[in-house]
Amino acid sequence: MLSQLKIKLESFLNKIAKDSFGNEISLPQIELELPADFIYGDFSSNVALKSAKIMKKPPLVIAEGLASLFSSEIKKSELSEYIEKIEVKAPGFINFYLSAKAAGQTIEMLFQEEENYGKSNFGKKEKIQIEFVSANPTGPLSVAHARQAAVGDALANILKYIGFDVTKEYYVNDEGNQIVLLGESIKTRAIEILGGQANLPENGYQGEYIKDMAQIFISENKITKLEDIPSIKHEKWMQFGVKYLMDVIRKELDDFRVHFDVWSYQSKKATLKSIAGMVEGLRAKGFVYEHEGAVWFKSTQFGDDKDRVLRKSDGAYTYLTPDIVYHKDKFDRGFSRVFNIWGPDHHGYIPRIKAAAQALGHDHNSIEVLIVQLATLYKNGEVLSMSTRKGQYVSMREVMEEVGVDAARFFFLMRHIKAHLDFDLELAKKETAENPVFYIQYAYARINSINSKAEIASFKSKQTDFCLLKEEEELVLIKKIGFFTDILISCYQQLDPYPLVSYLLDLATSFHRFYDRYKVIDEGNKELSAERLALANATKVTLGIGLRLLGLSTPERM
RNA sequence: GCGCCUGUAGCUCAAUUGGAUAGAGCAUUUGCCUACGAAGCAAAGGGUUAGAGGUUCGAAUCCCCUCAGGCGCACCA
Repeated sequence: MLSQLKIKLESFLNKIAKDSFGNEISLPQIELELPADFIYGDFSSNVALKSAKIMKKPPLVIAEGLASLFSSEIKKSELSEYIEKIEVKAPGFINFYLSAKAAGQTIEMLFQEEENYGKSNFGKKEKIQIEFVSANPTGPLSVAHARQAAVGDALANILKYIGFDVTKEYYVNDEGNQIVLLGESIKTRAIEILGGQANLPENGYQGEYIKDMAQIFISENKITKLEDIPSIKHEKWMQFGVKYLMDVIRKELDDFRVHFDVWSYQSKKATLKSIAGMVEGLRAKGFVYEHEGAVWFKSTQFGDDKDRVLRKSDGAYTYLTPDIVYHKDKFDRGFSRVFNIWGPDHHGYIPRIKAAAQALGHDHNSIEVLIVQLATLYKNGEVLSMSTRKGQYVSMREVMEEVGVDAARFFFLMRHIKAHLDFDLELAKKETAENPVFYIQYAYARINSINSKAEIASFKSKQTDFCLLKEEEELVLIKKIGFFTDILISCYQQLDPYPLVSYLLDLATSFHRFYDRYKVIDEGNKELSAERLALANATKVTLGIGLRLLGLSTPERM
């Protein structure tokens, strides 16, 4: 409601400014912002400061002039009942103050929309894809994947909510050297189990899970002696490994409440035929050349540091080549933009994949790569090892089981994605105020508890007017609820769910403050109680929607 | 050596993308339960925004340099 009012007011002011000055001076576009403190009003414009130079007058003088112009025009318009007053403050801000009616209508609208509060068609059904996690099926998921999963899922939920047509996708690299190594690693362990001698290949997978897999392979295939091994084809080991580990990964993500719409397999997307087609397509456009027996992609033409090899001199394709085919496939499926969520170790790869998109005829911004920084796990003040060598990394499963899904997901979202994250396992497990996820859920549960009490005392919440809510804590709460839509849009603009996390913490704080200072259910004042009860429930609705968008539960009781 | 990211209170991080007195949590000190859930609230101290220069009405934010840390620089995936 307040978000819409802000947009309305902005265009109204711009029209007035244009009508009054349009021919003489081009004023900068008026954009309203939310002041840091409510003493500066509810909306604020810096247009006077910005235009001081063009108008050759001191900002305060301009601001006074504009303020009185705006004031008289607003009085004549339908906006008059929503704007209470306009003030000018040094060094030249024009501040707008909302009326009680604007606040009241905010809550009324929320109850009309209820569980759809804040939903919008901002995204205009634009078809976008978010590809995330996409870990190679060579082992269980790590903490790094867990953070990417939490981020990708939350972001997809938010974008969907504000009107984008979002597809969540996982790309399975089920071909290539790493899969060959996987197969050989399993085979090696199988030989050992059968009493034979074998060495893991260089860069083979050393984790304990490979031994478990070897054991399962042996019993599934009814292998009884060492002599059976040589007759088993390479492909069989590889296919078994991929299938087994994909089942593990799928289950882990499922338990983490992350569900993908589409699972794409490299082996299906990047066939020899589709690869040849893609390379020929680029060649026809002049982006491909031969050099020292290899086939190269002229990525420097699109800003990359150096050209990249598509096909090595030994005839094998590099990792990049099927990946280009996959991205071509994304665009062929009609996505106008694709978001890829990667770890920081892949950032060097961004220029070449963007170059590929451009070579394929798409815009530079058609691929957006979100780099999610790593999380360092702490336990009792000690850093847990993150080494991926020798399979000694902390797994997503361990974190999930140690602290629970809610706390894990919340902690992974608790910082901007570009910020390195310190994850304190002990803190995440605590069920106290220090733990921010409980702080938010506590506010939610508290409101529920008020509702039970209200029911017993047969208090009804009143969902119109709200003219009795005048205390600062009440108005602050109402206004924060009113700007929920704006927050979701900043998540889109920043491509980061973080603004919503920070908003929910803030909203919970405002509620606890309100709760602590005023009694919601007051026998002596039933009218006021009815409005406060409604305000509390408006908070509950907003908190609930926010928590669910982040993939967190909304406990009625704790 | 080159590129990307980061540097803000003792610690972990914010700061509406260039706005008003740089804010929270933890830790420290101190108040508030006969009370709708104290898993809560209120208050205090703590800052040359790594350092130097520049751009302008206005800089933590933009530009240049220096310093420190992380990551990446394959005919690997």
